[in-house]
Amino acid sequence: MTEYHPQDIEQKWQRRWQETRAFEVTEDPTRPKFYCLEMFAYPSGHAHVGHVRNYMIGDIIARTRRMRGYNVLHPFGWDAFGLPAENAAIKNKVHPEQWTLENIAHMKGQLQRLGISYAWEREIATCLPNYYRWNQWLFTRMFQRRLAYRRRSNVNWCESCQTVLANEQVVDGGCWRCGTPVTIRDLEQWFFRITAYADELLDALGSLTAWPEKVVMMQRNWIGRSEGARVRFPVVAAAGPGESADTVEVFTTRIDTIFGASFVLLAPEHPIVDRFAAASDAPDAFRARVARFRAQDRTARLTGEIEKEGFDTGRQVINPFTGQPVPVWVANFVLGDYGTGAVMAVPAHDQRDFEFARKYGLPVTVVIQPLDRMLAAEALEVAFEDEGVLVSSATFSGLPAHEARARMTADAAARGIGEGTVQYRLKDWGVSRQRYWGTPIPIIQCESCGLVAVPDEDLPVELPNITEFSGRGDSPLAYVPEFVNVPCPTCGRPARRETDTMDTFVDSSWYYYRFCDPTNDQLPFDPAKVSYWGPVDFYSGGVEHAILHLIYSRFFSRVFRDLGLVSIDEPFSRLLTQGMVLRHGAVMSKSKGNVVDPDEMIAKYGADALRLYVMFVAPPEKEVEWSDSGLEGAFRFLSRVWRIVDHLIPAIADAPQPTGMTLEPDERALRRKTHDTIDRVTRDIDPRMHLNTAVSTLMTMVNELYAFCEGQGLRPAGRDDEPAAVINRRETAAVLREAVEALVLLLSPFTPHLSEELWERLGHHDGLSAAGWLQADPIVARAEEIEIPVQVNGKLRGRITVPVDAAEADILAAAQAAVVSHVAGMDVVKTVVANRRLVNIVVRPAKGTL
RNA sequence: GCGAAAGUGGCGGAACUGGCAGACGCGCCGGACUUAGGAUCCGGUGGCCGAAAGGCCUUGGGGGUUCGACUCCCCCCUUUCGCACCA
Repeated sequence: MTEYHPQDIEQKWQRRWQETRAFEVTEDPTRPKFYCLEMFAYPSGHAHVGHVRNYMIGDIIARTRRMRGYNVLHPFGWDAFGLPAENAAIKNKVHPEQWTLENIAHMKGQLQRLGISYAWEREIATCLPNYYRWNQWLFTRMFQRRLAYRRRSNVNWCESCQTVLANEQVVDGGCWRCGTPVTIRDLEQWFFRITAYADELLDALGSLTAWPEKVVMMQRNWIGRSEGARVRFPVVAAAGPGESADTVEVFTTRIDTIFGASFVLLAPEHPIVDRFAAASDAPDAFRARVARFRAQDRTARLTGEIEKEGFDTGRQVINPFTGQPVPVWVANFVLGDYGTGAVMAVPAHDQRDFEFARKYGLPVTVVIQPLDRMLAAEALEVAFEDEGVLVSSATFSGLPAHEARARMTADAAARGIGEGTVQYRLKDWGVSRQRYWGTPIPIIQCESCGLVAVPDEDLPVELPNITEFSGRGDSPLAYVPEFVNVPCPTCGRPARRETDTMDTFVDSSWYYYRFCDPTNDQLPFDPAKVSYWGPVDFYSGGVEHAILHLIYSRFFSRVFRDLGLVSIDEPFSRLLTQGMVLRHGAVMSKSKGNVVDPDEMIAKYGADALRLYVMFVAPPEKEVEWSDSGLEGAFRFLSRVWRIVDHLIPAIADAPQPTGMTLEPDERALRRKTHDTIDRVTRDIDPRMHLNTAVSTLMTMVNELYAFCEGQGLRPAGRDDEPAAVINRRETAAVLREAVEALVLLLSPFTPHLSEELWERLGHHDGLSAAGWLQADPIVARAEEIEIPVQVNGKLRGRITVPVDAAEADILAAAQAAVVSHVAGMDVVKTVVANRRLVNIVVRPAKGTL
């Protein structure tokens, strides 16, 4: 017998897959397609097992679908632009491109050594001009449609990364990448108008039934739709001329409480604040207070508790519903970039307003009464924020709050003082980055023509090769005169190129379509190809992308749709967010020194054992703790498979199919196990994706196979000089061959190298891909007898074995006989035969025995 | 604070539609084979009582629905994650 040496067979099969381009695909309308995708990788250097778990999961799904006859697209690529490359360049004097390409080469080798079945001929890297030129192409289209626009604005700034961050990239007030507290800068920036799709992105979440609810919820919260009204409060004129036309517009979701609006609060950033300051008695003091609040903004506000503060502007506005003047204050907790930057304060019905009013002695008016008690403003301890009935609200008094909202909104509109509106938390996506290693923004600024898109024939705008990466916070490209100074494409006069580069999330927002047609040099992709492959049927990656990448991708897929290149809305049909791999209780990271290098494990146990272990240890969505002994267990299992298959092969390789043979009971039992295993493993892998139980089912089958062989005197002893098994009975050989072949095929998505090798040794020379998946025969899988537990008063008291088609009455009779001692002297109150799976006899003490 | 998910042996986990709790693996214990075993094969392994047969308890805690609850409902505890002044 031969021993299991994974390293030899793994290299053999990896070479063969490469030589035969085993996973290459083309469009084939005669077969059902399946697009299986794992989030592509940032080429950081070395992949650890936490990274590769995701690729293993996708590979199980891809390989299974392939064997089931689907035309499977399973590509991989590199999210290759980004800051780490540039930082490494500054630190180590290596060009970002060199650093990136070297990392890609290493990581590609790691994935190939794991036997992931990628269509490598479709590999893409976003840092190459043949990819990023299509970012630029799309940018110019978005520019023409005003979906890309430039404006000066307060943006999030990371001091450490020296660049702008999108709102989605600010986590707990810090940079998503390095955690440095975010500061605010006022810069000219490019934005993508994702808000134009806010409603659609929100509504379509309902169609994502195969996404984790958690991700859907996070996106819903992120988009943050709220329905309400804008209402204009006219400013009571001060001495200054021309001011009488001013109004303060507020956004409220509770217009029904407007009769209780006893003051108005402005964000420190609100434009009218400067005018109020200028017109005030002490403009400098006024401005100083505003400046203090603005400085608190974000960092202080987002990271910790900040005291609610405000000051009186000394000005008043008219509440357009009461007609009464109310004071205007500036408050540090009112956000300048949400709604209108101004709110009407209703202290009786909003807790923040209530606290503010108490702190500064501002009036509180109750205008909503609950149904079960009577509120008095003086006795109020907390704001009443629930629904109720309006009081002290002129003609609206007596209306339920929800009805009042509709009527009062209509009233405001009729009077021209406001209107119903929808407000989103989602903001436009800021994409300008003041760094080198990204896609140049294809815009030229001309003094006479303004902002001009680079024409298609001049694309790509290639990133110039530079050697100085300032890291100072201005764009390195601005120091390259031959890049900056160009003629205007429209008028030909000297003009300046935009020197910012695009957020790398642009790259990853549409790569899944590029895989469908990765070398197209006329378009980002051929619409016909995307129409064949799209949408992605199975997409997996980390939950950390729940709002960043996944919301941007949903946005971009709609932009492509509206450009007429794609006909579907949603790019990803089914989403799986895989759990992380921990070691010593922490996420693996180089800095913590707790990474597990897949190559080390492959050298010791083989890629198949590593794959099997990672899939077996827990369901894909769950976090797992790395365990060396678990991996050893997987290796032991594969050795066990190898040993018995290797032992049996000479005796079964030529055996016929067992169909139609007259079998002994133990042979029938083995066939039953085989077909039951086929059925369960198939369902567990797809659709259930309980990959861990698929493995455990295969383990029980191997145990059964050993037990069967033990009974037949066929068990391998595990000695080197052991002769192969000899089987005289044709039926035994037949059922064993069927069992062994099923085992090898069912294991193959998990352990492709071992399976290919054993499959070949079983006499098949055209590879697993030609083998196809298995179909369980339900008649064979059906048990002849079933064991039924018998309960008395819900407690297990015995078991009976009956023919599988026994009548219910016979089951009951047998059950009663089996538990006679527990039922003696009792009255049977009720009997339940549950779906032929369990019997419960309900008894109570017989009358007269007490 | 708001929202969501989860809580099962020493450990990872299983239990599909309310029907035998603890599959499978790790670890541990024992046996066989062996000069030897950290290889291999076989067996045991939730807790308590018992020599055994068997009995009792057991899915975070408490209540409820049901013939029957890990599963459904209510309350509480814990953990993890998300949101966190969004008017």
